[in-house]
Amino acid sequence: MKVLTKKTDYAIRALLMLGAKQGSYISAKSIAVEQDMPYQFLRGVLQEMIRHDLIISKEGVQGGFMLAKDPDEIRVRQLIEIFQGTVQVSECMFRKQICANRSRCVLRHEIMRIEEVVNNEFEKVTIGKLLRMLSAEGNMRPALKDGEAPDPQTRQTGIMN
Amino acid sequence: MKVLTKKTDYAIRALLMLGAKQGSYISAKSIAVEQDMPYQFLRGVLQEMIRHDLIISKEGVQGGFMLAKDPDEIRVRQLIEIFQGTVQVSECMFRKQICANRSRCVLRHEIMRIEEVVNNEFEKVTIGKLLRMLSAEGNMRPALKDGEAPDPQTRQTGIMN
DNA sequence: CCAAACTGATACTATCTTGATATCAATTAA
DNA sequence: TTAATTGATATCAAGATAGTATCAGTTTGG
Repeated sequence: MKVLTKKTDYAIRALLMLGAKQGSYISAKSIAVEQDMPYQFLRGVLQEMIRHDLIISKEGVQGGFMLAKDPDEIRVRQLIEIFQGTVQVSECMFRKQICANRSRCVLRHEIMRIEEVVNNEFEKVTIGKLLRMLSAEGNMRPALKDGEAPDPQTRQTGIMN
Repeated sequence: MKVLTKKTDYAIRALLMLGAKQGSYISAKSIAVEQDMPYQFLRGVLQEMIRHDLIISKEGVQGGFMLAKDPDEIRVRQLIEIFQGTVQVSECMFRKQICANRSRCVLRHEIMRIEEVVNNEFEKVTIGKLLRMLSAEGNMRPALKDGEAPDPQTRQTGIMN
C-alpha cells in the first residue's frame, strides 16, 4: 500500500523548493537537478499544478515557476487528489446504484469512515507547515508554531539536502 | 488512491461468508458463485490465507474452507498487509541510510504519523465486527456492541446479497 | 475401485497504472 | 538572434494488479 506516488512526492518537494524562495522564478531544470528528479517528468507535474492554480510560470530565459498562493493554503490533501484521485474503496462506490452485495457495502461503510480520518489528517498538512518543520530541523531548534515567523538565520539556511 | 485491491476485497468477503457458516467447509466454487468472484483468482487468495493460518482447508469431495480462528481475531489490517504489503511512503524509507534529502525526510515523518493513524483504524476492524454489522443491517435493527451476542433470528438471515 | 468434486501448486497472459522520455512549437531576456 | 526556458503532446517502459489455465493429488459416494 503506497501512500504517495512519485508525482505527489515530486510535487510536494518542488513546492517546498518554491516555497523556500518565494518571489523569484525557479526553473524546472534547477529543481530537477537539486532534487534529483527526472526533468521531463517533473515538468509534467509542474504543468498539472499550474492548471490547478497552485503555481504560476514565466516562459523564456530567466523563466520558471513560482507559488501562486500562500504556502499555508496548499494542502497535501489537494495534491493527493490531483495526482492520485480521490480516495476510493475498491470499486462498488460509484454507479452501481446501491451495492448489489451487502457484505461489500458494509465493508465500504467502514472504509469510508477511515478515509475520512485520513483526509482530515492530510488536510492539516500544508506546504507552509512542512517548510516550518524543515527550517526547524535545519538548525536543531524546536519547531515553530503555526503563524509564528521563522527567524532570518533559519530562513537563509536553505532547504534542500 | 485505492484503499483495497481486489485481492483484499475478495479475501474479506470470502471470510465473511466463512464466518457466517462457521463449523462447516465451504468450497471455493460456492463462494465464487455466490459472491461473483473469478473462481481461480479467488482460489489463489484462499491459498494465501491458508499460508497465513487464517483459514484451513479440506481436500476432496465435500471439501472446502473454514475459518481457522475466531472472527474477532481476524483483522482487516492483517489482510491488507498480506495482500498489499505494509503501508509505506513513496520510497526513501528502506535502505538509503538516512535520507539524502531533508525535504523528503520531513515529508516522510508526517506521513508515517498518518500511517499510524490508518493502521490503528484498520486494526480495529475485524471480520467479527463486520459480521455483526451485516446481521444488524440485515433486519434493520441497531448494530450490536462488541461482545454482544446477536440474536438467532438475525443470525440465520444469511449474509450475502 | 472408480469417477466426480474438491484443493495444492504453479505458470502464464492480459490489463491497468505509474514512471520516464522525446519532440517541437512558442516565448523571452540578454 | 540565439540560448534558455515553458506549453503541449505523444510515446514508451516497467511494474502492479487482475484473471486464466493446467495438472497432480485427495476424498467421498456409489
